[in-house]
Amino acid sequence: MAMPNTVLGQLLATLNKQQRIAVEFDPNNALQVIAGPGTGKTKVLTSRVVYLLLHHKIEPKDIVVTTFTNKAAKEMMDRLAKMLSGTAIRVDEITIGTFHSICLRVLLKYGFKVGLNRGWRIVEEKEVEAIIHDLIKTMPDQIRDYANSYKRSVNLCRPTRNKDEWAVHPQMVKKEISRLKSNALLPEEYENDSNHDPALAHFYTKYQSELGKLNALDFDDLLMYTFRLLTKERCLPDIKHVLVDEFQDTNSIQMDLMFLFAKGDHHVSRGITVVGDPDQSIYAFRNALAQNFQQMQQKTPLHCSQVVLVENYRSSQKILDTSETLIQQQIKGRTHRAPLRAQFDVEFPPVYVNFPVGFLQSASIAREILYLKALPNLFSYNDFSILVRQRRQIKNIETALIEHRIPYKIVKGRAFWELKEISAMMHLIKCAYSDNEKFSILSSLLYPAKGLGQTSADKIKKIFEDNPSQTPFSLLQDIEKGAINLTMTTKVRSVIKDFIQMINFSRSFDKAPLKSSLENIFDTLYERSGMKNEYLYFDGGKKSDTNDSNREANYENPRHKNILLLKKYFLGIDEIEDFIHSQSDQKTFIEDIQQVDTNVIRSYIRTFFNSLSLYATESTSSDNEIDRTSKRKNSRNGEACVTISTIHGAKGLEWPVVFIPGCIEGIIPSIFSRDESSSETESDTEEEGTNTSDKNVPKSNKKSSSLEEPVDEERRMFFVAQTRAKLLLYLSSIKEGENPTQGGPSRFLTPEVRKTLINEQNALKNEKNIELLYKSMNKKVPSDLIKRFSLKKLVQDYAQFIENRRESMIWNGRVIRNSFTLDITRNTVAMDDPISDFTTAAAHLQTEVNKKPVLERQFQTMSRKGSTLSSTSKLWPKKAYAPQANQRLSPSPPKVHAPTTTYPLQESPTKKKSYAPSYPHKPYSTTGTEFKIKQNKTDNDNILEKPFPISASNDRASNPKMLATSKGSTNEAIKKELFSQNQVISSPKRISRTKSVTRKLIVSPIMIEDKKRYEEVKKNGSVHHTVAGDRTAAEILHDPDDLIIDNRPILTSAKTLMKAIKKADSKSNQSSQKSFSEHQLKTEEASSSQFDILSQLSRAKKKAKLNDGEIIVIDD
DNA sequence: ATTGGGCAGCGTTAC
DNA sequence: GCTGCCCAAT
Repeated sequence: MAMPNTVLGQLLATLNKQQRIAVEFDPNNALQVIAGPGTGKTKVLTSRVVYLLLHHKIEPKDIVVTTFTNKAAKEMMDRLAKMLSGTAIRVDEITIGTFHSICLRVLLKYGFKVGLNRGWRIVEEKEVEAIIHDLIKTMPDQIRDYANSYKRSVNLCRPTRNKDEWAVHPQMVKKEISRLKSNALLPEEYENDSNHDPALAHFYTKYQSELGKLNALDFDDLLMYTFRLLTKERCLPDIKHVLVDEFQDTNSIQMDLMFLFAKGDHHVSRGITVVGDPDQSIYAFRNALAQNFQQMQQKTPLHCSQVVLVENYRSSQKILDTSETLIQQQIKGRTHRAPLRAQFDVEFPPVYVNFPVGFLQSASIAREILYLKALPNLFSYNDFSILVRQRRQIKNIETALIEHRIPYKIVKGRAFWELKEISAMMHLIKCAYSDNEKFSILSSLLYPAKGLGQTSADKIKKIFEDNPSQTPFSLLQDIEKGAINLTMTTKVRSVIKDFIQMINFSRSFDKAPLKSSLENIFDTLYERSGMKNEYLYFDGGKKSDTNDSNREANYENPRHKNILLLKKYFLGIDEIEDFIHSQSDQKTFIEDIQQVDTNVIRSYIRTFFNSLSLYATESTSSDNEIDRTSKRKNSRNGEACVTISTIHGAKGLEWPVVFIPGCIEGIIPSIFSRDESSSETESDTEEEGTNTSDKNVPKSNKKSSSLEEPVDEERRMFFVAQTRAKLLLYLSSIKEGENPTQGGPSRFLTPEVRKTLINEQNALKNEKNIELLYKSMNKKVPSDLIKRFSLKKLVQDYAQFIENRRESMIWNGRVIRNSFTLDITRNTVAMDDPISDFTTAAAHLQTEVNKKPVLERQFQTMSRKGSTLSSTSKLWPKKAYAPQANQRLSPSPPKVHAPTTTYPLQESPTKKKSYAPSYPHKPYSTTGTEFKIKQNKTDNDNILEKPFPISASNDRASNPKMLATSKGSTNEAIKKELFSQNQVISSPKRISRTKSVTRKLIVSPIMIEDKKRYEEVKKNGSVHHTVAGDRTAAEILHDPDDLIIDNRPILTSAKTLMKAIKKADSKSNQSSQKSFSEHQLKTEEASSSQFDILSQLSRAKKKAKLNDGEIIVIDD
């Protein structure tokens, strides 16, 4: 009974002063918590909820918490459950969710009050695109002219792909419509606005009427209709407190909803707590306002206070110095900010490297990871992350990690439901439950290809559009019967007929129990659509050459497996309970549901779709499933992997070591921040004035948004990325010029920022620093391991690595060409792998030929691909027998057998200069004990001697309302808590369309029939490793300490690399050998770079060829 | 005339 | 991975 007090007491004891003020703040007023990165934002939020429940005795059902993602909602729920485990409080009664999901719940109950027809659904993003695309295609000429004219007040155009023309673009239209909706403006209201843009009004009106025809809402509608509902009628129950997480990412309609929620069913607003950080506002492209905090102060009917959290429990002071210097570049719009204070500091400032050429960047990151990982008992691969701005940056990094055999995962791969097979299946299901799905009917007719193409589809579509009074499905039946005149081939007619029969058949399962009905429907659609056949027998292979009759069903086909996963979800959602429950409030529905089975099925399916669009990350994305399995492995085998993520995807997460490659103009800041700026300012001027919800604000709103430069958002993005790092941070850029679109180091890397950076990792500079590194990670240098592992040697190797411009791995004083053979757990004993010691291709070949048993492993069962090998050897130029030989590209010119001039590497000073002119290389110092480096004011190195902690006098917080002055305790418990929170919970791989995602690396016994090929390859000189009997390839390829089942999406890269091979091959065929070799020997850099390319290519050749789920990894 | 396979080029960020 | 384009097959 006294539990609550204990719980509360313990809870409060873990908070620092500002946090405690926030948690205990008057629950009846408005509170803003400005929580910079790592300041315990989630902790404050959850603690406040607990405090409201336990201390103020607010009922759980009277509390609303909004989060930014559904994942965050779930985490919050879990955390609260844990914190309240000793009490009788029902956590699941708290309303926790994103604005969208909460609005969905509201509208399911009360939607009819704002005119929503029963059975409405949420449209998919793709469908939205298709609708707008059609609208653009059919727009009247005067609209097109207007949109292109100088009279326009909103820009809907974008440069077209090929030409220099500008044309109305779906994404722009969508964005502008979305903007109107986030101001809760209906089409007719917008048209009546004196400043409206006729073109936009046209599209908006048409678009909404299209949605109306489909009886569907888009994402923005969920918010807009809820807003209109709640302003009209207080239909929410008694809500006592509303809490909003990630407040900086909410847009204006969400803020209005927040106020409406807080009003509940009463007239006076109840308490509101918002938590967020304006500096981390990176969603302006979704109409989020960085100025939300100021706006809220103006709009709230309550007294509004602010608490600023300044104690950072995540990063070292050095990292915060860098990020703080960066964010202070933004002069406008930053008020009341105090610099964050770290709880610890280390002698390892963030590292910045400006690479001379692009390909070095990824490889050097991989090598850096290997050096750090080599330290015994210190880092797990889980401790590393690589954050990119754009998805396309991932490719190179992926390649490099594969090269170095570093396990990785990519956060937030493509959404599960966007996969082709999944969306196709969902279209079919939609057709089965509704006659009104013209988009889905057409998609289903087209895919999988059955003989009905775009032309016929367009004709059918025309008929749908010409007869809006009839449902698309009934029209299709008329077409098939000939009741509608349409010229078409017999083939097309039979396709339509089959489709109709399939749908009708799938609709006949309504007398069985729900679950088996659903299963029957699903199976029918999967089979009779032809998809099953396609995936099991054809997918991937060329249709033309699979006419052999001895095809076998491939149940391992990833698309097939995805379908099975979808089926599982389809049969097993538990939202159905909620759904029926919520429907029962609408009296009209309940009888239907109980009377007719078909309606139950339909309701179920509709709920399935709605939940799918909103809870995708939670229940539908591939993440969860795989995550669980990987976690199991994790605990068992210590599996771990490096995380690759976009910066957006990394929000809220943290890692001890973070790499941010591509800090270059055009990426950070993105080239898009330019385009935006022109259109943004253009449209902003008129658009902000249309805000109906508050006529007083627009002026300041307008002002602030013109203050808000698009580039500021990019800077904040960079800020977010940097503050993900706890201990070590690496920034890198690429010298200007290599790629014309890449303009050299980012403008954000100002001299001031660079002063906080150094260009090599201090942590590996000497043994003492390494010991400090262990300390910082709360680990001990393992005395037993250290016998086998020489820190001194590592320090030397690393220094040499730096001197060698990070071009290749140095281990035990030697250049390691193929790092994946490296045993990074040992460096005192000489490498037992002679392969890494070869100097010339010939020498290498020699070693390999002697290594007989090795060769025999390469032939995996290639049962169905009899021709695989011959084509492989075609790709392999005869003489390119040793791809590791760094001096050559195939076909090999004779000269290049000369060993490299440097072995072990020792580079000439001239070259060094030419390599990195802007960042002079600091000579490696053997006086290893000295780790306080004096600053040379002219270069980029940093002073490191400044002791931590920072004195209280630098507290610049000047918040007028509530000043956070406490220095904060360095409470270990808090620290621990914060360090352990927010662990990455994401997929170790994404479900990918590439079929070899699940690499079957089981190496099975050699096939004798392969002997001939074996001879052939032997002649060609492929080099292979010993593969022991039934071990998985992963076991062989990876450090035994990091055993994983290798399920990396390797083909993403391999496919790309295949293209590169073809290019390289055709190029080398064209150009004469002579000029080729000249080019290649031009510089030492070139030859070393070609090593990377070469080995990438050779590996890709093999991998790309050997796919189909029966991959053998032939690694040299 | 229609369809579908093959190929080359291009892609912000994401609820 | 999607789109536009060419070409071969119907």
